[in-house]
Amino acid sequence: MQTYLAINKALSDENRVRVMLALAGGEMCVCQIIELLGLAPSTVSKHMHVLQQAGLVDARKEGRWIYYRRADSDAVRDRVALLDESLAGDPTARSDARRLKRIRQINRSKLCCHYH
Amino acid sequence: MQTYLAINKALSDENRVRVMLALAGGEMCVCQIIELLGLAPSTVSKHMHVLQQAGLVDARKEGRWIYYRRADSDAVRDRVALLDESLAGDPTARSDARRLKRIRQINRSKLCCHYH
DNA sequence: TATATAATTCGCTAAAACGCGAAGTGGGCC
DNA sequence: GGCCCACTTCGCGTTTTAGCGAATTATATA
Repeated sequence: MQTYLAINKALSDENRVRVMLALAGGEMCVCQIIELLGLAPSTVSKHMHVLQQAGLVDARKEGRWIYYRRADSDAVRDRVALLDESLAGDPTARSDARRLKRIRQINRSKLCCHYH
Repeated sequence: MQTYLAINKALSDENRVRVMLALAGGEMCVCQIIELLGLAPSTVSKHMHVLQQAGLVDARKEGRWIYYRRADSDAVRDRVALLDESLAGDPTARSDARRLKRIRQINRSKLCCHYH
Protein backbone atom coordinates (compact mmCIF):
# COMPACT_ATOMS: atom_id res chain seq x y z
CA MET A 1 0.00 0.00 0.00
CA GLN A 2 2.71 2.48 1.01
CA THR A 3 4.69 1.84 -2.16
CA TYR A 4 1.59 2.31 -4.25
CA LEU A 5 0.76 5.57 -2.48
CA ALA A 6 4.34 6.84 -2.80
CA ILE A 7 4.26 6.34 -6.56
CA ASN A 8 0.98 8.20 -6.90
CA LYS A 9 2.21 11.02 -4.68
CA ALA A 10 5.41 11.31 -6.68
CA LEU A 11 3.40 11.52 -9.89
CA SER A 12 0.93 14.08 -8.58
CA ASP A 13 3.33 16.99 -9.05
CA GLU A 14 3.55 18.52 -12.50
CA ASN A 15 7.30 19.11 -12.41
CA ARG A 16 8.05 15.54 -11.42
CA VAL A 17 5.82 14.22 -14.19
CA ARG A 18 7.63 16.47 -16.67
CA VAL A 19 10.91 14.92 -15.56
CA MET A 20 9.57 11.40 -16.03
CA LEU A 21 8.43 12.28 -19.53
CA ALA A 22 11.79 13.84 -20.34
CA LEU A 23 13.61 10.73 -19.15
CA ALA A 24 11.74 8.72 -21.76
CA GLY A 25 14.40 10.05 -24.13
CA GLY A 26 17.24 8.62 -22.04
CA GLU A 27 19.21 9.57 -18.95
CA MET A 28 19.81 13.20 -18.01
CA CYS A 29 22.21 14.91 -15.66
CA VAL A 30 20.77 17.13 -12.96
CA CYS A 31 21.85 20.36 -14.60
CA GLN A 32 19.87 19.44 -17.70
CA ILE A 33 16.81 18.83 -15.59
CA ILE A 34 17.35 22.17 -13.88
CA GLU A 35 17.46 23.82 -17.28
CA LEU A 36 14.30 22.03 -18.38
CA LEU A 37 12.21 22.90 -15.33
CA GLY A 38 13.67 26.33 -14.62
CA LEU A 39 13.76 25.70 -10.87
CA ALA A 40 16.45 26.12 -8.23
CA PRO A 41 18.99 23.26 -7.98
CA SER A 42 17.91 22.49 -4.44
CA THR A 43 14.30 22.18 -5.51
CA VAL A 44 15.15 19.88 -8.40
CA SER A 45 17.30 17.76 -6.13
CA LYS A 46 14.41 17.31 -3.78
CA HIS A 47 12.09 16.31 -6.62
CA MET A 48 14.56 13.73 -7.84
CA HIS A 49 14.81 12.34 -4.34
CA VAL A 50 11.06 11.86 -4.22
CA LEU A 51 11.08 10.08 -7.57
CA GLN A 52 13.94 7.87 -6.46
CA GLN A 53 12.31 6.95 -3.17
CA ALA A 54 9.20 5.95 -5.07
CA GLY A 55 11.33 3.65 -7.19
CA LEU A 56 10.61 5.56 -10.39
CA VAL A 57 14.19 6.57 -11.23
CA ASP A 58 17.72 5.33 -10.63
CA ALA A 59 20.88 7.40 -10.32
CA ARG A 60 24.37 6.96 -11.70
CA LYS A 61 27.38 9.02 -10.71
CA GLU A 62 30.01 9.97 -13.27
CA GLY A 63 32.70 12.39 -12.17
CA ARG A 64 30.96 15.30 -10.61
CA TRP A 65 27.75 14.71 -12.51
CA ILE A 66 24.83 12.59 -11.48
CA TYR A 67 22.70 11.06 -14.18
CA TYR A 68 19.13 10.00 -13.55
CA ARG A 69 17.27 7.48 -15.64
CA ARG A 70 13.92 5.76 -15.51
CA ALA A 71 13.90 2.69 -13.30
CA ASP A 72 12.79 -0.45 -15.09
CA SER A 73 11.48 -2.61 -12.27
CA ASP A 74 8.38 -4.76 -12.44
CA ALA A 75 6.91 -2.57 -9.72
CA VAL A 76 6.72 0.56 -11.85
CA ARG A 77 6.82 -0.56 -15.48
CA ASP A 78 3.06 -0.52 -15.96
CA ARG A 79 2.71 2.76 -14.12
CA VAL A 80 5.21 4.52 -16.32
CA ALA A 81 3.73 2.99 -19.46
CA LEU A 82 0.35 4.37 -18.47
CA LEU A 83 1.90 7.75 -17.78
CA ASP A 84 3.35 7.87 -21.30
CA GLU A 85 0.06 6.78 -22.77
CA SER A 86 -2.02 9.25 -20.78
CA LEU A 87 0.12 12.24 -21.68
CA ALA A 88 1.00 11.33 -25.25
CA GLY A 89 -0.50 14.44 -26.80
CA ASP A 90 -0.18 16.79 -23.85
CA PRO A 91 0.77 20.40 -24.71
CA THR A 92 3.26 20.73 -21.86
CA ALA A 93 4.86 17.44 -22.82
CA ARG A 94 5.17 18.55 -26.45
CA SER A 95 6.66 21.88 -25.52
CA ASP A 96 9.13 20.20 -23.18
CA ALA A 97 10.08 17.74 -25.91
CA ARG A 98 11.08 20.60 -28.18
CA ARG A 99 13.13 22.38 -25.57
CA LEU A 100 14.65 19.09 -24.55
CA LYS A 101 16.06 18.51 -27.98
CA ARG A 102 18.03 21.71 -27.66
CA ILE A 103 19.11 20.95 -24.10
CA ARG A 104 20.46 17.56 -25.06
CA GLN A 105 22.44 19.12 -27.90
CA ILE A 106 24.07 21.60 -25.55
CA ASN A 107 25.29 18.70 -23.49
CA ARG A 108 26.66 16.92 -26.52
CA SER A 109 28.92 19.85 -27.39
CA LYS A 110 30.46 19.63 -23.90
CA LEU A 111 29.13 22.96 -22.75
CA CYS A 112 26.68 21.66 -20.21
CA CYS A 113 25.73 23.37 -17.10
CA HIS A 114 27.15 26.48 -15.42
CA TYR A 115 23.55 27.30 -14.44
CA HIS A 116 23.88 30.16 -16.97
CA MET B 1 -2.07 17.09 -17.72
CA GLN B 2 -4.29 18.54 -15.00
CA THR B 3 -6.69 15.61 -15.23
CA TYR B 4 -3.82 13.17 -15.01
CA LEU B 5 -2.39 14.96 -11.97
CA ALA B 6 -5.78 15.14 -10.28
CA ILE B 7 -6.21 11.39 -10.57
CA ASN B 8 -2.79 10.73 -9.09
CA LYS B 9 -3.38 13.18 -6.28
CA ALA B 10 -6.74 11.61 -5.51
CA LEU B 11 -5.12 8.19 -5.35
CA SER B 12 -2.21 9.29 -3.16
CA ASP B 13 -4.28 9.24 0.03
CA GLU B 14 -4.71 5.91 1.77
CA ASN B 15 -8.32 6.51 2.79
CA ARG B 16 -9.39 7.43 -0.73
CA VAL B 17 -7.68 4.35 -2.12
CA ARG B 18 -9.48 2.22 0.45
CA VAL B 19 -12.78 3.66 -0.76
CA MET B 20 -11.95 2.90 -4.38
CA LEU B 21 -11.12 -0.69 -3.44
CA ALA B 22 -14.34 -1.00 -1.46
CA LEU B 23 -16.38 0.28 -4.39
CA ALA B 24 -15.11 -2.63 -6.45
CA GLY B 25 -17.84 -4.59 -4.70
CA GLY B 26 -20.56 -2.21 -5.90
CA GLU B 27 -22.02 1.12 -4.91
CA MET B 28 -22.04 2.31 -1.30
CA CYS B 29 -23.92 5.01 0.55
CA VAL B 30 -21.88 7.58 2.45
CA CYS B 31 -22.76 6.22 5.86
CA GLN B 32 -21.30 2.85 4.88
CA ILE B 33 -18.09 4.56 3.81
CA ILE B 34 -18.00 6.46 7.09
CA GLU B 35 -18.33 3.16 8.93
CA LEU B 36 -15.55 1.61 6.85
CA LEU B 37 -13.02 4.39 7.29
CA GLY B 38 -13.93 5.43 10.83
CA LEU B 39 -13.66 9.13 10.00
CA ALA B 40 -15.92 12.11 10.61
CA PRO B 41 -18.75 12.56 8.06
CA SER B 42 -17.37 15.90 6.94
CA THR B 43 -13.99 14.36 6.26
CA VAL B 44 -15.45 11.51 4.25
CA SER B 45 -17.58 13.94 2.28
CA LYS B 46 -14.48 15.89 1.35
CA HIS B 47 -12.67 12.73 0.24
CA MET B 48 -15.58 11.73 -1.95
CA HIS B 49 -15.59 15.18 -3.49
CA VAL B 50 -11.93 14.80 -4.43
CA LEU B 51 -12.58 11.41 -6.00
CA GLN B 52 -15.55 12.77 -7.91
CA GLN B 53 -13.65 15.80 -9.21
CA ALA B 54 -10.93 13.47 -10.46
CA GLY B 55 -13.60 11.53 -12.37
CA LEU B 56 -13.01 8.36 -10.37
CA VAL B 57 -16.51 8.03 -8.90
CA ASP B 58 -20.07 9.01 -9.76
CA ALA B 59 -22.88 9.81 -7.35
CA ARG B 60 -26.54 8.86 -7.30
CA LYS B 61 -29.11 10.32 -4.99
CA GLU B 62 -31.91 8.16 -3.60
CA GLY B 63 -34.12 9.72 -0.99
CA ARG B 64 -31.86 11.17 1.62
CA TRP B 65 -29.03 8.83 0.82
CA ILE B 66 -26.27 9.38 -1.66
CA TYR B 67 -24.69 6.38 -3.30
CA TYR B 68 -21.23 6.50 -4.79
CA ARG B 69 -19.96 4.08 -7.39
CA ARG B 70 -16.85 3.73 -9.50
CA ALA B 71 -16.94 5.76 -12.68
CA ASP B 72 -16.47 3.73 -15.82
CA SER B 73 -15.12 6.27 -18.28
CA ASP B 74 -12.33 5.62 -20.75
CA ALA B 75 -10.30 8.23 -18.89
CA VAL B 76 -10.00 6.22 -15.69
CA ARG B 77 -10.67 2.58 -16.58
CA ASP B 78 -7.00 1.65 -16.95
CA ARG B 79 -6.02 3.56 -13.85
CA VAL B 80 -8.55 1.76 -11.70
CA ALA B 81 -7.64 -1.59 -13.21
CA LEU B 82 -4.02 -0.98 -12.28
CA LEU B 83 -5.06 0.04 -8.78
CA ASP B 84 -6.90 -3.26 -8.31
CA GLU B 85 -3.96 -5.18 -9.67
CA SER B 86 -1.37 -3.36 -7.59
CA LEU B 87 -3.22 -3.85 -4.32
CA ALA B 88 -4.62 -7.31 -4.92
CA GLY B 89 -2.94 -8.93 -1.91
CA ASP B 90 -2.61 -5.86 0.28
CA PRO B 91 -3.20 -6.43 4.02
CA THR B 92 -5.29 -3.28 4.47
CA ALA B 93 -7.37 -4.18 1.44
CA ARG B 94 -7.97 -7.68 2.79
CA SER B 95 -8.93 -6.43 6.22
CA ASP B 96 -11.29 -3.88 4.70
CA ALA B 97 -12.85 -6.55 2.53
CA ARG B 98 -13.73 -8.59 5.61
CA ARG B 99 -15.25 -5.64 7.46
CA LEU B 100 -17.02 -4.59 4.31
CA LYS B 101 -18.88 -7.84 4.09
CA ARG B 102 -20.41 -7.12 7.49
CA ILE B 103 -21.14 -3.51 6.66
CA ARG B 104 -23.00 -4.43 3.51
CA GLN B 105 -25.09 -6.94 5.44
CA ILE B 106 -26.11 -4.30 7.95
CA ASN B 107 -27.40 -2.23 5.09
CA ARG B 108 -29.33 -5.15 3.68
CA SER B 109 -31.30 -5.56 6.90
CA LYS B 110 -32.38 -1.93 6.62
CA LEU B 111 -30.56 -0.83 9.74
CA CYS B 112 -27.99 1.37 8.06
CA CYS B 113 -26.55 4.48 9.46
CA HIS B 114 -27.54 6.43 12.59
CA TYR B 115 -23.79 7.00 13.07
CA HIS B 116 -24.28 4.70 16.12
C1' DT C 1 47.07 22.93 -1.97
C1' DA C 2 43.71 25.97 -3.40
C1' DT C 3 39.80 26.88 -6.38
C1' DA C 4 35.79 26.04 -9.03
C1' DT C 5 31.77 23.33 -9.92
C1' DA C 6 27.79 19.65 -9.55
C1' DA C 7 24.77 18.26 -6.51
C1' DT C 8 22.78 17.63 -1.93
C1' DT C 9 21.28 18.94 2.71
C1' DC C 10 19.62 22.42 5.91
C1' DG C 11 16.65 26.15 7.43
C1' DC C 12 13.04 28.83 6.40
C1' DT C 13 8.34 30.72 4.38
C1' DA C 14 3.97 30.23 1.92
C1' DA C 15 0.52 27.36 0.24
C1' DA C 16 -2.06 23.13 0.23
C1' DA C 17 -4.04 19.02 2.46
C1' DC C 18 -6.16 16.29 6.25
C1' DG C 19 -8.78 16.16 10.16
C1' DC C 20 -12.58 17.78 13.23
C1' DG C 21 -16.88 20.08 14.93
C1' DA C 22 -20.49 23.50 13.97
C1' DA C 23 -23.59 25.23 10.90
C1' DG C 24 -26.29 24.80 6.59
C1' DT C 25 -29.22 21.89 2.81
C1' DG C 26 -32.56 19.14 1.49
C1' DG C 27 -35.39 15.05 1.50
C1' DG C 28 -38.66 11.95 4.38
C1' DC C 29 -42.12 11.68 8.00
C1' DC C 30 -45.10 12.93 12.09
C1' DG D 1 -45.76 23.22 9.55
C1' DG D 2 -42.19 21.12 12.37
C1' DC D 3 -38.84 17.63 13.15
C1' DC D 4 -35.28 14.26 12.13
C1' DC D 5 -31.70 12.45 9.55
C1' DA D 6 -28.05 11.96 5.58
C1' DC D 7 -24.93 14.62 3.73
C1' DT D 8 -22.29 18.82 2.50
C1' DT D 9 -20.15 23.29 3.36
C1' DC D 10 -17.69 26.40 6.38
C1' DG D 11 -14.14 27.66 9.61
C1' DC D 12 -10.25 26.48 12.08
C1' DG D 13 -5.84 24.05 13.81
C1' DT D 14 -2.09 20.94 12.50
C1' DT D 15 0.76 18.66 9.29
C1' DT D 16 2.79 18.19 4.86
C1' DT D 17 4.70 19.99 0.62
C1' DA D 18 6.97 23.18 -2.93
C1' DG D 19 9.95 26.65 -3.37
C1' DC D 20 14.19 29.42 -2.37
C1' DG D 21 18.95 30.71 -0.68
C1' DA D 22 22.86 29.50 2.24
C1' DA D 23 25.84 26.13 3.79
C1' DT D 24 27.90 21.46 2.94
C1' DT D 25 29.92 17.52 0.40
C1' DA D 26 32.48 15.64 -3.23
C1' DT D 27 35.04 15.72 -7.47
C1' DA D 28 37.88 17.77 -11.10
C1' DT D 29 41.42 20.98 -12.24
C1' DA D 30 44.91 24.80 -11.95
